[in-house]
Amino acid sequence: MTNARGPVAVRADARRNIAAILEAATTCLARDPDASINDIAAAAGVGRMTLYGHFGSRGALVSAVAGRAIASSEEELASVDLTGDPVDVLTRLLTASWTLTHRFGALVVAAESSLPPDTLHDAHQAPIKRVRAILRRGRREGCFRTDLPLEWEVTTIQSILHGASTAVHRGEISASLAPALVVKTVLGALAP
Amino acid sequence: MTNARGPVAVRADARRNIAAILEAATTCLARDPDASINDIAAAAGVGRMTLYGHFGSRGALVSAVAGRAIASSEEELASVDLTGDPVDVLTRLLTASWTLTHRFGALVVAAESSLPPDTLHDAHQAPIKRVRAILRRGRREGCFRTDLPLEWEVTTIQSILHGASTAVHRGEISASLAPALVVKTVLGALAP
DNA sequence: TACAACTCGTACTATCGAATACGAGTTGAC
DNA sequence: GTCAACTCGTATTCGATAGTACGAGTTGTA
Repeated sequence: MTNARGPVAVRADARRNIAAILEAATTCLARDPDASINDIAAAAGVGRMTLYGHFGSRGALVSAVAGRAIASSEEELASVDLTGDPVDVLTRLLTASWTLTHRFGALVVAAESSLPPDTLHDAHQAPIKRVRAILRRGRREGCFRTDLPLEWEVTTIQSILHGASTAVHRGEISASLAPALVVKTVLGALAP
Repeated sequence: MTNARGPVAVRADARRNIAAILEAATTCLARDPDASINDIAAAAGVGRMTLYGHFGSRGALVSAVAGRAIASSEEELASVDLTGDPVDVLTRLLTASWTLTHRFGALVVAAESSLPPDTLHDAHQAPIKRVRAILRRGRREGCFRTDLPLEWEVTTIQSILHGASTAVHRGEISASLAPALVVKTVLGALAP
């Protein structure tokens, strides 16, 4: 990307294609972690060779997509207000998590075989830490039940989020209704 | 399988191998719906060609395994007492469902591409019908909340069962503890 | 307008898993 | 003990997908 006059800017159409590829790869991989390069290129509206021009391999593409997802998740979750009534905090956290779960879905699975395990593990634990923390505080303040292992409760929350996402994909419930259902259900399951 | 003297019995070693293959295929496919014929044959302790000798194709094997699973599930669930306090009934139903979910896990996914959609759909709806029925009765009798769509509650139950199964597979919780956790969590989520 | 950056089709290699063909060796049942 | 039933290795075909090579055509940008 350099010539005699110095570094050359990335052409606008290339930038557009890269964005389209990342976007298409995100939705394709979130739906099916085994989606083929062919499918992704087609979904992005570019030729397969164009995709390979920007991402040398499947792994490179998956890493890029996962990196974006991780960054965007972190940003989203960092903006959640963690102070105040634990029930309200958990509600906010669940609503934000719902969006992320539904948007990125099975992407984690795709990333498992392309990203360094540590990176992925850390990225996956970061949002969970917040949930764990508010659960603990809520228990201390008497808002949540204490007769179940905390780790199990975290697993349950993830299961419900994931179930809601696939239910929406199957058209069983509307995407706009989902977050409220998740919140009501989880709060019911955690009530003392 | 016939000769001049009439039908010939299946040889004992063949019967043993068929049983081993079905068993191995069940556990392999429940863990990974994309398990290869090679893996399954190895897990069964037979050569790949022996497997093909008994099951003409991957589809035939998956169908056989799924058929067994469906029959065994039906039998198990049919033995559940559906009378009495809805909370007790749901507890029994969840305990039985847990066993099945954990044993057959991702088998449904493997069957999706091999079994006629109708068969699979019916087999999957049969256990759900029982849950739906007891949820409805429990609502009428005031045991369960009524502010969530019934279909969503069914989805939630499936999600929790599935989540518990994978958690056990990952070693996060013990298999003996799981059913109690599932029951407590689901009852909490459905409480009025 | 000139040129590098970019697009993208075609064709090729490599790998993997399913499935078939062949055939030699083993073994259970009568 | 005989023989069909059965086991199972090797080789091969087939289809899907990742990735490479080449090159002709297009287009953004200076």
